[in-house]
Amino acid sequence: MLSFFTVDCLILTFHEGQLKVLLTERNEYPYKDWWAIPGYFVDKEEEMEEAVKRISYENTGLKDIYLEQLAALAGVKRHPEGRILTVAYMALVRYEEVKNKVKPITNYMRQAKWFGVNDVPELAFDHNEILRLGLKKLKTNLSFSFAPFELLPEKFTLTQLQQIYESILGESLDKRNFRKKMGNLGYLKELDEYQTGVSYRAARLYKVDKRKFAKLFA
Amino acid sequence: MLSFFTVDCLILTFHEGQLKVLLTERNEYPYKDWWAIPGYFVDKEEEMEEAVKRISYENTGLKDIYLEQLAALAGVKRHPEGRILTVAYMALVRYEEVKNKVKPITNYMRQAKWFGVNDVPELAFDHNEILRLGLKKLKTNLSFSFAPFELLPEKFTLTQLQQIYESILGESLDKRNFRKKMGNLGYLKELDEYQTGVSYRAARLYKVDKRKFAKLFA
DNA sequence: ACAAAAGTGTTCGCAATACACCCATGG
DNA sequence: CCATGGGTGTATTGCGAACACTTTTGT
Repeated sequence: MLSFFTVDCLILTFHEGQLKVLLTERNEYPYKDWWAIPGYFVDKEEEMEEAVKRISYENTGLKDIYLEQLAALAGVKRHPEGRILTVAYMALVRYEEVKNKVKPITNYMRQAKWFGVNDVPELAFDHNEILRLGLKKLKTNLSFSFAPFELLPEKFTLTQLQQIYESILGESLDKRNFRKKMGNLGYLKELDEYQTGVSYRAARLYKVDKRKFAKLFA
Repeated sequence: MLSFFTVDCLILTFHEGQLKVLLTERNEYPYKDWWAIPGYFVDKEEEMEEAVKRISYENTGLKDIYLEQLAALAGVKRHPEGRILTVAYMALVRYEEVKNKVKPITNYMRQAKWFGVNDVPELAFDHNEILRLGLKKLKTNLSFSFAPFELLPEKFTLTQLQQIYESILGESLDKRNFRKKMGNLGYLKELDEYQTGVSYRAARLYKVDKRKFAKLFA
């Protein structure tokens, strides 16, 4: 009883004020030359959680990223060579930590590239749907999720944090209210450090207190 | 390229003041004679959403229930005859509407029976895990979900509604605050009808205004 | 001096919480 | 008349929302 299935890895980051998704250009049929979410077949004896780590690495060069299950898609016609079920995962990464590492290790993907989530072409298979599901989940869980801090460098400014909230929610927020709320939550640590290399007033940097954050949601 | 997988249907209801899950007794190996969440193989040319309707019906006799995807489980050792991926779905049903219909149509399940969610035996495969995931999801989404009303009869008392919240959250709530909040939400319609057949003061019945509810979450 | 973004307080209304007693009904 | 659950109000506190100007820095 053979059972083939794939995993796909929706990898998101935040850069230049917008959410971006990592796409790979396929070098293999079907959908050769199309952009797709990184993904491939799970080996017969391989745990799915291992497979998704291996495959995200092979497709994009990124290691040790935390992937969470998003959905299973199994449309009879989603794959031209016969029904192939896929389990989609989602990961959030810090742009600064990964920007120099993004490069496929396999040859079934030709290149990997970041696309703004609002600037994504028509993708292979049902991958546009996977992206849609991922963004929806991000938005739904935002108020009790660590997601914003997985997208930012360790030290960040409040404006960066606000931009993330705004990109995920798709609406703009009031600066003063936003800062008051973040302050009240009590898990942001104000540092005695400031932004560098900007041609205007440098903003203060902050860190998350992971202990306090975890306690709040325990 | 053959691709076998199953779907499992976590079906929950509310009765006698507690959440209950519908389990089936297997009449087929592996796990013959074990209790399990209703489920079976998806046909080769069958859409997964169709399969889950068909299979929930065959296993339990219940038709036209709304199933939502919960998770995919694919442990290499979850099935003794080789790795078989399963996609778990969840449905909520009204006890009054289904109590006389629960009966397997197939012969690979011997019987179907309601179990209190805190009184569930060790189940076949990884089905205890599926139950755990379902209850977690129910709890997480409770504040913006229609779930409580899918579990109750069309006309219900505020005490019943409160009991559902309490079962899902696993904590008791203050009666006055609960009623004030439900009133404020604005989608409950007070009826001029009362409970019957109780040996104490009969409680007023309520209905949900689905239009108003839908508007709030649009 | 100008451009660009940082940073900062108050008011108002509503929602969440804590808390205890009387009422209606059936047996 | 008793047992059982039904039903009700107030005070406090904290959060969400609306709203605009001054400060700092680099060029």
